[in-house]
Amino acid sequence: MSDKVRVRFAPSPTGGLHLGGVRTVLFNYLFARQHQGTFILRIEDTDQSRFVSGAEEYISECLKWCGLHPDESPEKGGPYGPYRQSERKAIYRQYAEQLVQEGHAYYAFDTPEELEQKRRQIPNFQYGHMFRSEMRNSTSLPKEEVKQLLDSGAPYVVRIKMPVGETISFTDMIRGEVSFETGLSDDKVLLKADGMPTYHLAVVVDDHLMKITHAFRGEEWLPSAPVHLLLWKYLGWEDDMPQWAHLPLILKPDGNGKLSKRDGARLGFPVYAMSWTDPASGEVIPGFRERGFLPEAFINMLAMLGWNDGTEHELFSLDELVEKFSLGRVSKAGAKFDFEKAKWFNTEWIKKLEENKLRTYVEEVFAQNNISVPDRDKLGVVIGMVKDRCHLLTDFVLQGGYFFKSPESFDLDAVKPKWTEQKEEFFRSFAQILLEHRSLSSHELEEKFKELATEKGFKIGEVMLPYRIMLVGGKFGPAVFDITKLIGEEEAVRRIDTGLGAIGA
RNA sequence: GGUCCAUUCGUCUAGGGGUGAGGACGCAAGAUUUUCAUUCUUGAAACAGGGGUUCGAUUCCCCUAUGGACUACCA
Repeated sequence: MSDKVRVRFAPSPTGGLHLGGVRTVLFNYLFARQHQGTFILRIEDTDQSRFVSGAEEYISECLKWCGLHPDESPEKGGPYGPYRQSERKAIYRQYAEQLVQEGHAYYAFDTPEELEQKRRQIPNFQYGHMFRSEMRNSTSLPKEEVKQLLDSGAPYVVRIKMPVGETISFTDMIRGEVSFETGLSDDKVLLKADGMPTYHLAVVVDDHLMKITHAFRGEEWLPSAPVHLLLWKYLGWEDDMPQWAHLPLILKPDGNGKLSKRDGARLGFPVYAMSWTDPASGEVIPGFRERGFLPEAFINMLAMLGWNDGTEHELFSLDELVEKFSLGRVSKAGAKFDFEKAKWFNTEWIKKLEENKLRTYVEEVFAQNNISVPDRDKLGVVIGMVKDRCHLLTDFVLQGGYFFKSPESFDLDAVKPKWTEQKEEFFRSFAQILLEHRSLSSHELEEKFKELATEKGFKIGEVMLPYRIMLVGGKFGPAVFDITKLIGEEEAVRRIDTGLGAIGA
């Protein structure tokens, strides 16, 4: 085995990219970068019946958004390609045959119908040493019959022959020593009737051929680990086997079980990294990106779901994570996903992110909401003024949009009942002041406003709130006179006019 | 059912034979802010249960309970 660390993320392109998947990518990435290793994206598309068009491109796009760029991938190529298992189809059969020749695997001719029937007949049916001899395969059938079946082109699969009574154990980088009794697992299919390998064969062969040194995957794979271990051994590659790390699962916030996209829909939060449109149904499943998350925050949040650096720090950039990450500090138990905490990470990152980057993100969101920004500098000022009240990028539309676009509606509930002719007069006078004193600072303007209010016999609050609502549309936002200066006196007067109209109506 | 894995505040977690069991999110109260947020202060809130080992266990061991994953010609 070469010393150089090589890791891979190996998703199946069947739909949206789940949060847990992104975390697996992240841990792969962190580990690779930390060891100056190579991070590979390999597409596991061996199930042709589950092929979904666009899913692979979508996955690449997600990785790009997260800033987790692979060194080798279908898109980018590399010395160990192809990186799409469907394009490697021809490679797998020889290994399956080798296994059969050496007695570690066998041909099985049972049809799906026969298997289904067997499962109905026998409650806990497993295609393994218990029932192997009752089935139609090359261990139970006479040699001639097997030959004849093979020659006649009868469909068959290759199954691994799981031994009985062997204890197989390995050291998982996260959970330590794990052991299994081999006879308990069934004889997994290695090569399907269509000639494609199953996951079990494909991971082992490809991990070997691609010289993978460390294999990260979800905990759901733990039960099939003995099959993979055996395959490494039978294929004669035991010495090159990667070190395994089975990551804890991300669980539903309520109840129990793995987090699924259905939970997101039910509880009102995204589960996928980016929104995914099902090409068949047209259904759109929302993503963190579209919900207004910064990739920096998304990544940070994911890293902290099951890992910590042992201090009380929670905010880490990707570079800091690369530096601090260690598998030994990954927890063993699954973690329930908490959307409130996820939002908190985003809030913190909005405050923390470098001004220019944040501005670029906000510009995108504005563009999507038809808010045009002629002046980038002004946007910078606006962001500085409002970012403390934004938790998601999309909040900037409401919190900052009115600097570039007059409010479309007014929240008048608190104003209308107490409205008087005198107040209208007050605002007419104030509008005059605005037009006549354009050089006043925000502070001086405030003084003028207060003077006028006192003169007309109002308490400041009585006219301040209506003014705010005329400017921004609602009861929110930074200091009103700062807003006035930024949008300009003329625009402020226009808003007073329309505001007065709306109140009078 | 079987196998494997796990178990500290509601949630994410730190800790580790003697601690006031720490932090964060969320929640509650208060202060600041003539709006809304931000910020600050304070508070409530946890070692699943039972046996050992030990002078002493939340910590080490065993059992139980609970939860989860897996049990496809899907990954």
